Amino acid sequence: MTPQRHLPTSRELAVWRAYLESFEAVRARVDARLHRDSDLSSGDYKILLALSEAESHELRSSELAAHILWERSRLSAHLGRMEKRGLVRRAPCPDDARGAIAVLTEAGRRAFRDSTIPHLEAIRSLFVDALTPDQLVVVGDIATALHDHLSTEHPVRP
Amino acid sequence: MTPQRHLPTSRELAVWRAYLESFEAVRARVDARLHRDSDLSSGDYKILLALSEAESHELRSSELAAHILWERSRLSAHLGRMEKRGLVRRAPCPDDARGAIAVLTEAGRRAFRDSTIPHLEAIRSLFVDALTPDQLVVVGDIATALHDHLSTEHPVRP
DNA sequence: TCCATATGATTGACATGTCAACCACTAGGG
DNA sequence: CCCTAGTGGTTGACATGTCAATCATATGGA
Repeated sequence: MTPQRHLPTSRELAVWRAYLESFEAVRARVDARLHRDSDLSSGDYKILLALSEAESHELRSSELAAHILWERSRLSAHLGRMEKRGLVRRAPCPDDARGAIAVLTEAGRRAFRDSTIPHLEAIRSLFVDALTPDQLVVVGDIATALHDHLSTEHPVRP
Repeated sequence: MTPQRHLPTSRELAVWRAYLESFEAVRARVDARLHRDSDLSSGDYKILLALSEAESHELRSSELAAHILWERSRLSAHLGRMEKRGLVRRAPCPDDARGAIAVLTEAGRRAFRDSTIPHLEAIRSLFVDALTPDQLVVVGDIATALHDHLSTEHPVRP
């Protein structure tokens, strides 16, 4: 709470850099496997997952964006690309003429279904298998601590 | 070592997702502050840091790429943008007529110098302060474990 | 009803990332 | 010396990300 500002020690900085690098590396490897095995990006997968879990395999654009924590413009562009590839289609929203509904196509359902097992195996083999069960629990705690810290502290100043 | 394949449990998967999300959130926040405070992206910072630490504030392109673990094409494009903004300039390499040397300009030195303290403060306030000292040590261990696992296991198959 | 304002979604301009193709030059064997 | 293979770097095509502006519609008072 003191306004006294101090800088991270070189030890703390080294941890930050190791954290950055290891995370980037793991994520890149998981994404590369998903792309190679299923020709899907992590964004594609995230959207297919959300739609697959949704009622009737469809979601209002803004709800989908909120669910996966994406900006609407980002989602709009991504849905455009996925629509071109036949994974989703967009339908007008009956309740609200402004709205759009993203609907999973049959090809989208199939792509998601076929990608799931290899993707989960990649997560296990590249992430879960790298850590002891204890470490895995701690990672969960740390993720929670980081998340809570961001939520309660240090908002982005306008 | 058994070829028996299994999928992550829902607990393990939840840790993976929490890890992904918290990491993305912290990184986005740190990057946003760097951009707001110093008008630099994390890529700009990485390059400025590497050049600042180098002999004569300059590096052969390929050495720079190797140092920061970037593909050459990625570095080439990024240097092009930074050159346009006056942060670096490119000089021909005397030893090897194919080569290019990236040199920090005076503006680049100044931009890096002015950005460092606020950036380190952001890392402290958004990352270091979120964790207990014990947790910070564990993050380091986990980063090491992930890195080693990737290096020794599961190469990307061709 | 009518209008001011808010909301849902798309678009455009640009930064950033990957990948493959390309070009210029180097290097090493004949 | 010459030719071929490799290396260093750039480029082009495209996917992905941010942000601000725009457009149509909705909504809640005057």
